[in-house]
Amino acid sequence: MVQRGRRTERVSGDERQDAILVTAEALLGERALDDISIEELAKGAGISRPTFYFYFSSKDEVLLALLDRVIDQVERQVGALPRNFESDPVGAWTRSIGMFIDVFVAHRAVATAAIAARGRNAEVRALWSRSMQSWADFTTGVIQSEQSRGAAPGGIDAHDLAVGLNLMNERVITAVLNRESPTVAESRALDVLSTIWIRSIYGSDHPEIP
Amino acid sequence: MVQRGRRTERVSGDERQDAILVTAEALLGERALDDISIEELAKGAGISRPTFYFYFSSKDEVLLALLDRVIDQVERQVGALPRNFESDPVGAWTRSIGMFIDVFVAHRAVATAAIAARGRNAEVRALWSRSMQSWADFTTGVIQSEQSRGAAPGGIDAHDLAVGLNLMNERVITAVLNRESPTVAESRALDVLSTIWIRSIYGSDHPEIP
DNA sequence: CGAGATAGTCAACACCGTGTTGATTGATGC
DNA sequence: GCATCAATCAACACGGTGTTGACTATCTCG
Repeated sequence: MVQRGRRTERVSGDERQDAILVTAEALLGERALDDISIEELAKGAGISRPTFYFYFSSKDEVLLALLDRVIDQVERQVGALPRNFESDPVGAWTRSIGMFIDVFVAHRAVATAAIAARGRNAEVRALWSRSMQSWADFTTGVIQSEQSRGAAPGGIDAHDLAVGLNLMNERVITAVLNRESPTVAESRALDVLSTIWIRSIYGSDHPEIP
Repeated sequence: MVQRGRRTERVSGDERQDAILVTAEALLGERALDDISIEELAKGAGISRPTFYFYFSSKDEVLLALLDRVIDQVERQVGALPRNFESDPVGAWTRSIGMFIDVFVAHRAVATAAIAARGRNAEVRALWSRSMQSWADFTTGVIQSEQSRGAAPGGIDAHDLAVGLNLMNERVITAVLNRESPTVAESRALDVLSTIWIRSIYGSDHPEIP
């Protein structure tokens, strides 16, 4: 971008702050947060280490800022989830789980770093749990309505079921993305997850359609 | 313990090594490994920091040693898993999952620390995955035989299903133990997990018994 | 315009945790 | 009584974090 108007040698604060975030996200694509020094983040943004502290009070604050943006997208994504569970339960659930996977894939670096930081940082933990809550709440609502219209068996609390299945998604997807072992082939992950969801919500591969 | 025989001022190496492990496990009950310094481990074992390095080359080595002992127990535990799936599928699965939970509860500190370290340490990752593999292999075998005797529907690879469900167990149990949110009440965890297992393996709450 | 506020910057410092070196000590065996 | 070996630790080197205090550029308002 070309400088317009009077030449200002000094770059604005917002640009610097953004440069730190961009640098952080790029480096998180290669390495864990622990292996990235504040020096590197500062260098990447063209500033010195003490100046970094002018913008963020720690590395974790940077992660928090990145995670914040992801959370916003998650909430938008959850709002755009399919609603046609009565007419096409299997398709609707599969598309919901597909969205969950897509968010993880799109923000792989931030998600991985957040999961690692969750253990030691309460703010990260709170923010992460907020986004999982979004999925769980949506899921709970759908399961409840499927149960009350008689398509899904009861015998288990809808919220418990929703939480269990969403935690499974989180864990299976991180295992797939990090190529852990044991794991599931990436190409089959969506199929495996939706099969488990359908069977454990409806007690069958072919839920009734009114 | 009272000194017997000739008085030896100096304690034996094995005792020291053990004292480090005992100290580590105790401290891991309160704090994460990152928040425990080698100084503390050394102090707890009655030695100086440099001497710690005579016994272990790093903090992670200590965790690895603790984890090793857990792995042994896991393998013994898996060997003792019920085999009466044909006559009482629901009971047998419930007892298997119960054992999984028991191992986590019994070694909560080590398990939590290992999960946190898994992200940065390849050896911890390898060791952890070995124990998950034990559960997954056992589970895969049972699912396969249930599928081939016609009690469980196919449509999904037995190993994929086994891995997915075991990863769910790991994640749900850690969420419960760490009182994360969203989570499942501790008292209902076993019930929730076994319901999901039964439904997704058999496609029903009441598998056929020959 | 000029004085004071405000935003941004960084050299230098204090601190803490890790891992290493090299010298020392007490048992053990020959 | 001498050599060996396991065990020990003071002292050091290093790298990362977070803070201080002084400095500079830009903006603002009388």
